[in-house]
Formats: sequence, C-alpha cells, structure tokens
Amino acid sequence: MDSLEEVNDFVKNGHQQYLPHISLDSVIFGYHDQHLKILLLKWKGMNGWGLPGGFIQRREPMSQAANRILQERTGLDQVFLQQFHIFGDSPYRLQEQSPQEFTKKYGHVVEDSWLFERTLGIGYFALVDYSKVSVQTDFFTDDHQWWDVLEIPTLLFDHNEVVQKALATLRLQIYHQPIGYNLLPEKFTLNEIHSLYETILGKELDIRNFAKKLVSLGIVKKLDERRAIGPHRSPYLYQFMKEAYENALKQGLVHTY
Amino acid sequence: MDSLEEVNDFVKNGHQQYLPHISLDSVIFGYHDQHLKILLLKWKGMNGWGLPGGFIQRREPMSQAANRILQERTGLDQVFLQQFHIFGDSPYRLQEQSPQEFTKKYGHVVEDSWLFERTLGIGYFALVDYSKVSVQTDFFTDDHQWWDVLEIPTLLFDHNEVVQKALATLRLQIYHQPIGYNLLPEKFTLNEIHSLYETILGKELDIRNFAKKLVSLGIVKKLDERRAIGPHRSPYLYQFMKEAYENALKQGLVHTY
DNA sequence: GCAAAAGTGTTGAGAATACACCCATGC
DNA sequence: GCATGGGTGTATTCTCAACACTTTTGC
Repeated sequence: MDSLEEVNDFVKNGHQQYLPHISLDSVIFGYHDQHLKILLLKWKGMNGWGLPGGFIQRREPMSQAANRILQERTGLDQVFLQQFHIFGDSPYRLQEQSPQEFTKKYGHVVEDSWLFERTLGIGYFALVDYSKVSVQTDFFTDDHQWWDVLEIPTLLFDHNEVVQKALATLRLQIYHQPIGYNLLPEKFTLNEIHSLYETILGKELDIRNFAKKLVSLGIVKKLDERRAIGPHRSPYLYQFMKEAYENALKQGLVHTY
Repeated sequence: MDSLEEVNDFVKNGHQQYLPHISLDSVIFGYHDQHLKILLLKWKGMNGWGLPGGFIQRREPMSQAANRILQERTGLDQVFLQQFHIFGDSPYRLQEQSPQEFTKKYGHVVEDSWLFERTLGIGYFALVDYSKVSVQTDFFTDDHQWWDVLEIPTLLFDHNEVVQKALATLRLQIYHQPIGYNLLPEKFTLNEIHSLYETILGKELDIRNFAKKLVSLGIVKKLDERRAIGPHRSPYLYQFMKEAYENALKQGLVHTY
C-alpha cells in the first residue's frame, strides 16, 4: 500500500475486504546482544511509536491473518506466533476516532471511514530471529526501530498495555514451554541461551544449574563443535533437539527455573 | 427479549446497538456433588446444545459486556470471569450464515441481518457456585442444563472446541493461581476442595499431601469448627485466606500439585 | 460392635540450590 | 603472563511422593 490511490481506497472501502471493529496487534520479540527487543513503528504525523498491526480479511482464518501480517511486515514465515489477549476495555478501545484527527495526521481529507469506528485489538506475540527481519513500512508509518523491552517509550493508543501483557504472558509461558527456537540461531552457546532466559525472566539464573536443567529436560544437546570468539576460550555450541522441543511445546512442562 | 417485536428489532437493527462480527461465548463452570459441570443452553429449532453468549454494546467495555451477559443469564455478579481465547479459525467462524437456515430454525422470515455475517468468538470462562444460579432462557433458547464436563455432547457451532480450550486453560491455570473461591461455599471440608481439584485436573491427588500443600501455600486455613454429617466422624471446616488468595491470584504461583 | 468416612506422620528419592576454582585464548 | 570469558562437580537443603492405621459417629 504505497500509492495515494490505494490508501484512499483502503480508507474508504477497506471494510469490504476486511472485518471492521477488529484489529490484530503484534508484539514482535527479537533477541540481540543479550537484550530482548520489540519492533516498533513510528506513526506518520503522530510523532509517536506503536506496534505493527493489521486487519483480518473477510474470509481469512484469524491465525492466517496474523501470519500474513507478520510476513508482510518482517518477511518472516514459520515463526512462533501466538494470540495472548484481546483488548477491549481501555478508553482508547471504547471511543470512535474523529475524521478531523485523521486529516490532521495524514494531511488527507476523509469524511467517514470504517477506520474511525471502535476497534477491539487482538494481541499476538511473535518470537523471531532478529537478524533475519527486514522491515517494511507503509503509508501510515515512516520509521521502525527495535526497542529494548526495558526501555519502551510511551506508546500510541493502548499499546503499552499490550506490550506489558505480552511480556507477562511470555514470562509465564516459559515455565510451561521451551522458548528459544525462534529467538536464537540454529547453533548457539550456553551463554546465549542462558542470558536469553535471564532477560526474559528478568532475574539471575545460576548458569551451571541452568545447563543441567535444560539438558535434563532433553530439549537442548551439547555439540562437539566450538565457536571461535577471538581472544578467549572457545565455547561449545548447543542445539535444540527438535523432537523433544516440539513435544514439550505441545504437552507442556511443569517445572521451575 | 421475549416479544416477537423485540426479537425482530434485534435481528434487523441489533448492529446499531451491538458491535457486529464479534460475539462473547461463556463457558460457565459450576461444581456440584463432586462433579465439574458446564451450563449449556438448548437452541430452539436446532435440536442441539450450545454455550450461552451475547454481544458487546457499541460503547461498552468488553469485560463489562462479559459480566453483563453472565449476569443476565445466571443472575450472578462478582464472580471469577476471564477471557481465555479468541476463536476465528474454525470453518464455522469463517463463513456467513444463510437467511434460509435462520428462517428454518426459528420459523421467522428475515431477508438480511448482521447476525448472518462472519463472527469471531471471544471465549470467557466463569467459575460459579452452582447452587446460586438461576438460569434465564430467551427467544433463541428453550432449555438449559448442567452437563458434566466428562459427558459433554456434540455441541452446535465450534462450541466443543471452545469448551475444550476452556478446560485446558483452567487446568493450566490451577498451577499458577488458586481456584475454588467462587466454586465452593465459604466454609468447606478438606474433602470438598480435594475432590474439586481432582475433578478439575482429572487425576488423583493424595489427600494428605494435598492438604499440606494448600496450607503451606497459605491460601486456606483450617478452622476450629466441624460440620455434622450424619453417621460419621465430623470433618473440620476450612476457609480461604482471602488476602493470601488474592495475592496469589495477582502474583501467580509456581508449584505443582 | 460395625460400617463409613475422617484424621494423621514419616521416610526415601530426586530436584533445586549454592558455591569456587581451573582452563583456553590472544595479545 | 595476564586479562577475559568459558568450563566444570559436589555437598546440602528442600520438596515431592508414597504409604496404612487409628479415630469418630450413629445405628
């Protein structure tokens, strides 16, 4: 959606293609340099940041819409993607938006649009390999940036609430499901997965006990390879045991870290 | 909504009052006689059972809508009520409904209605005191019944999936949150809460270990009272420690049963 | 006294935690 | 040789799980 014509059509007639009153909002987590980050977009004209999102096509399964939106935005496919909450209570989710606001923001006159009506937001979160993402912006957004989860600014709409809920869900989920397959490269060092878990949980984990745990759960295995890392001892590489991992995803784990 | 006029108006003009494309579906759990039960309604004309549900008013917070619908249906207020999933993938959630079908079901001619459009379902589950519920039916339903969760029949729409997901969520949640405050009378015996947990989890729990656990978590306390139960030894009564309970609700627990 | 349900404690195994020193590498 | 990060094992504590007999009560 780049040309003015396309945008005009979307604003005026989008409800013929998309379900009105429902948006999908994606919290895309990436992990880089021992920091857990979230992809934010800068809204044109509003001078503020918000989550990427989109709408569900009239005859498209909801989860397919979530995948499509992620794909369009990041180029990624087949990543971990999961709904976690619906947002329909905050003041922003109650009121209609005004046409004047819209015109002011985008310098674009519109009398009426399905976009101004009340919209509930379905929150999805994704875990992606930071390095593989190539972000597309569109007419409504003109910049993107990865933000450390500890330094998220005040966001547009109710998106701070959405991010907080996503984080809380991720932290809870890590007790029941293995996490990391989509956040780490295929082969990784113990330190990398260790600080990933520390980062997500926001607390320190003894690395020796942590390694024992992961291996005893059977979801990672130590390889016979090492990675050269400059002036220091070369760390061993680890890899997820795909089968055990998938199994744990489905069955759920009960344990602590 | 009883008179034909009201129903007609709802079918034709309901979208002026309610958000289209979105319904709320409630899985109402009650506990009675050592069985976990779900409240189902019998759909008029369709000869099948389904979950109670409703729609969100245009300017009503979503969670308030969920409470209102529960209140209208059961007379209950201030119970545990929580969203757990949105359903938008099953074949039933993809297609529009046909006016002919509607007419056949309700013996009622309608050309077109917002009710025929594709509708996503927001699943809520409630935990209620079985004995306090007094069920209201409406134009679309003509009977109600509590069904044992182990004996749920084939339901209308995608409601079997909704029920299964609600159960799975409840079972997962019981590892992180205390449950029972809304399902049991104020004072209860150890046996009662014990079989509640056994029922929800669908497995046996050693009653001695179970009691130790609950007390050590600090969410119930043993009272100095007993209940007379006929020809047998009188059991002690227990009570939830409201503060610790609320705390555990908010903070989450990590432990096993 | 007997049938039915309630009450109660201990032990062993396994898991979680805490903790510190040596190794490899490049400069 | 030294600075930096990586690697490894053991002892202690705690939690979980398993298990059976005695007490109360009304008839």
